[in-house]
This record gives sequence, C-alpha cells and structure tokens, in this order.
Amino acid sequence: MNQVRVRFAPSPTGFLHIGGVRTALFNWLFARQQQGVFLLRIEDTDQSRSTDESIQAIIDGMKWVGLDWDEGPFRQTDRMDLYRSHAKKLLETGHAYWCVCKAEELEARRKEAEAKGVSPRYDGRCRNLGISRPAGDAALRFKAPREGQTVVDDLIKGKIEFDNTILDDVIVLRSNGYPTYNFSVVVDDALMRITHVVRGDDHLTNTPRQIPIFEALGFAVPRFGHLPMILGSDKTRLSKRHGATSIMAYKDMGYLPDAMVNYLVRLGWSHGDQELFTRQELIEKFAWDHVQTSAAVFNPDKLLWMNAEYIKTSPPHHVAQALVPLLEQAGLQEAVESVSGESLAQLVVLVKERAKTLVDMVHWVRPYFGESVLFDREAAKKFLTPTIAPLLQKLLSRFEAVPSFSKQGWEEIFKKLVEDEGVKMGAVAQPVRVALTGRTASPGLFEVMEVLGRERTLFRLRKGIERASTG
RNA sequence: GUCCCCAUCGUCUAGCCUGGCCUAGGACAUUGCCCUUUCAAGGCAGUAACACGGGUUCAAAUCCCGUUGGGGACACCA
Repeated sequence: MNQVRVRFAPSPTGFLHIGGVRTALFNWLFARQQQGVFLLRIEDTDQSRSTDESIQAIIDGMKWVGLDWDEGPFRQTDRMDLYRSHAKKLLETGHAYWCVCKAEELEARRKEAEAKGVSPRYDGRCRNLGISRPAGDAALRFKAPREGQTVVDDLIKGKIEFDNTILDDVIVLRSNGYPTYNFSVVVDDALMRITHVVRGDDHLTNTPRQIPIFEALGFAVPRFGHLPMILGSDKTRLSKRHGATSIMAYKDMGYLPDAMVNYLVRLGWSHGDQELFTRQELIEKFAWDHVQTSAAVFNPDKLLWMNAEYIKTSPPHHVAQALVPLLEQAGLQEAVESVSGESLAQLVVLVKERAKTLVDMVHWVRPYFGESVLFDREAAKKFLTPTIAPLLQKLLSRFEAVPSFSKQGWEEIFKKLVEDEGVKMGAVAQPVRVALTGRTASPGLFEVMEVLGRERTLFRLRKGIERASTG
C-alpha cells in the first residue's frame, strides 16, 4: 500500500478563510491518521490577484490553528518550467492545440450563448486548425474527449458519472505563458504524488475536466473527495456579511485554536453523539464515511459554547498563555509583566466559568491587577452608601483582627457578622463585592479575597468604606 | 439555460448502506424549575424534525421513481 499523500492548496488572494481551514483540517487529519504526508502548496498563478501578504496570512493561520505540513510551502510560480514542459508534451502527443481566439471574442461569444440560453462553451473552432507555431498571442487548449464518460469515485459522495460531451477544451496555457488552474493542479498533484485530492465541493465539476489531463500525461489518477460547503445562516455560501470568516479574526475575538479545530471538524463530520474531541481523538476517529454529504450552516452560537468548554477544561496555564497577547492589547502590558505566570493561571481558574472567550476573560480578570480598583459608577452608587458604611467598618475591624488570611476562616467571620447583625447575606455581600472588584458581578467573594490576598483585600475594603461614607 | 451535488428538530447531527430495536437519540439555541452572596457555571425538565407525492413490502426516516426546494459549476479566476 502506497503512503498517503495529501495537500492543502489555497490561492493567496486574501485572508485564510475558515472554510479553507476546514478543508486543510480534513486533509491533515487523514494524513496524520494514515501516517502519511501533508503538504502545503500555494496556487499563485493568477499574478494579478496573488499577494505576498496573503501567503503570509495562510502560513500564520495554519500555524495558529496548529496544522503543520511536512512538505512545502510550494509556490506554483516557482514551478513554471514544469507546467511549460508538460504543456509541450501535451502538444507533442496531440492532446493539445493552439487557439488564437482573442479573449474579447470568447467573452462576446459566451455572452451571446448565455443570452440564447445555450450552454456557454468554447465552440472548438481552433481545434482542427493544426496551428504549429502561432504568429501572435495564442493559448494552448487541451483536447478533451468528446465521447464516453468520466467516472469519479468520490471518497465522500460515492460514484458520480459525467458525460464527456459536457467537457470543454480548457485552456492549459494562457497566452501570457502562465498555466491555468485546471492544468497546474494536475501537473502538481501528479508530480507531488498526491494520492487523495480532498477539496471543496465547488471543485466537483472540475474533476472530470482534470482526469483526462492526468490520463493524457500518462499519470496515475488520484482518488478524489469533495467536502460540502459551509453556508451562512441564510443558507448561502458563507461570506463576510454573515460575520467573520477569516481564521485570524477568531483569534482576535478570543477563540482558542483547539475549540476552533473541534468545531470546524465537527461541522460536517460526526462520531456518534460525541461533541468534544482532543486532537488525538480526532486523528484516531476520523473517517470519510462519516463526513456529511450536504452543506452545513455555520453556527456561531455553538462555536461560542465550544470555546467556553475549552476555556473551562484546558490547562489553566495554557489558557493564560493565550490570554497574554489580549491583555497586552487591552493596555495591561505593565500589569501582565508584574505578575507571574502562576498567578495568571490562578486568575484564569478564578474566572474561567464566566468567560466564553478570551476577550471576555480580559474583562473579568481586570479588577485583580493593581492595588486599588476602579469603581463602576452605578455599582458604587447603589451599594456603597453611607448607610452601609458602619457595617463595612465592622467587617473590616474583624478581618483586621486576624493576622493571616484563610478562605474558610474569613468566610466564617463574614457569616458570623451577618448573623450578629441580623441582616441578609446579600446586604453585605454586594457592597463588599463592589468594594473589592468595583462591580456587582464577580466570582465568589472568598475566592476573590484569596486571589487578592489579605493586604489588598483590607486596602480595598478601606477604600470602599471611604467611598461609601462620602456617598 | 445545461450539467453535477444535496434534503431528519431553528442549527450541527445519530439512525439510512445491511428496512422492523424509532413512541426518531444527542448537542447548540430557546423555555421553565432547582442550586445560589452577585454574575456565571452546573443539575433537572420541556418545546421542536424524517420536504412532498407515488410505488415496493406484512412492515419505509431507511429501498425505487417523480416533484419541489436548496447549493455548486459552466473564465486566458482558483
């Protein structure tokens, strides 16, 4: 059995799309499971749309999401000689011919055909002209078979039959000497010995165009698998108007790469009722026969839920690490530097049940940096009132009387006070909460005190009393 | 227009290949209740689907045909 070789072959014409990531993911999973080879190839033969920034975006995106490749990145523009020599071979073996039709003419004819409601295909007028050395601009066309059938035995969709009569004589080499997509993929997939071509559904009809080219060149035809598309909530192709589609946008929104991967794979693939998978499980359990055949709607709510799950269950230091850049972006770089990795992980533990994203987490974690805290105006106005000040003062005194902090001990002191004063728990808890965190919502009071430590707790309590007394 | 693909709760899906175990399961979202010092988290419960029409069969979500609906492709883009 030959070693599995798969590839991800994006064109660098913008950011890395989450649909692209999903395609890459299925390839990567299969490669890792089969102990095969996963390679990255940049399809940049459209020089007018390809940019270096986009190539960098692809690489950054792949790295962020943890998809490592074994070979590449290859750039098609570095491989021009290969396409030209293979095009020449097609010409020599009678599988291709020069076409001198002008692009504008073709365009006009296509429009005309469309207007008549006829299939807008190339009419093959240069096919039998036998032009051996074109005088001016000419494109090289592949002589597609005109009878019989091309059968694709798809990994995902099963057997699909195409009548060869629908085939066009596709352009193989543009008049500027650049290969077209349908030709360069074939040459590359063959030369890179790709065993399984797994790509989006939108390429399904390209497959019967490509197979005859493989055959004409004398190459083995790989197996194909076509992944269903990702749709937006209105069931049209996922695009900007449905929300963020760039993988890096999700990084910025505070998503964990593992959550992203889990969600994207699970969108269109299933393993019984299981929702959460480690990467290792994904690699072990992945199977083509459980890849969905129909398109799937991207559901940001479920992704958000999954991200929250990962925030709750990932190792805290791991989450803390991912949090650091976002803290820095939020202007907390000094605070971050003054704090150890361990205490940052402690903060993560403190707030992880409340944060669905790392961006949320930045908000939750903010009150625990620095000596004093910024009071939310509404919160202070409502809970830090002159009426409550004496009670807070009593609490402060009782705390001060204890030389060292203990969570259980201070909780007992607190409850004793509530009991002695005959007030409701909440009547004291909320003002204390505002004094300690500046807000009305926070983790449990005594967890907060534990993170703050004795001195800061007392300090903030005093500050709170000050604020309460002055109104 | 032509060709191709697809069709189970609002969404992701299990079940379909190898008909009976389906009174159609799980998850997200949503609703209610519980827990509770706040906000979350958590627990429990509920609402909610086999697109439609014909066959085949003792029996169809499952097999066959058609209809409808959705998506994709038809470039000197990839």
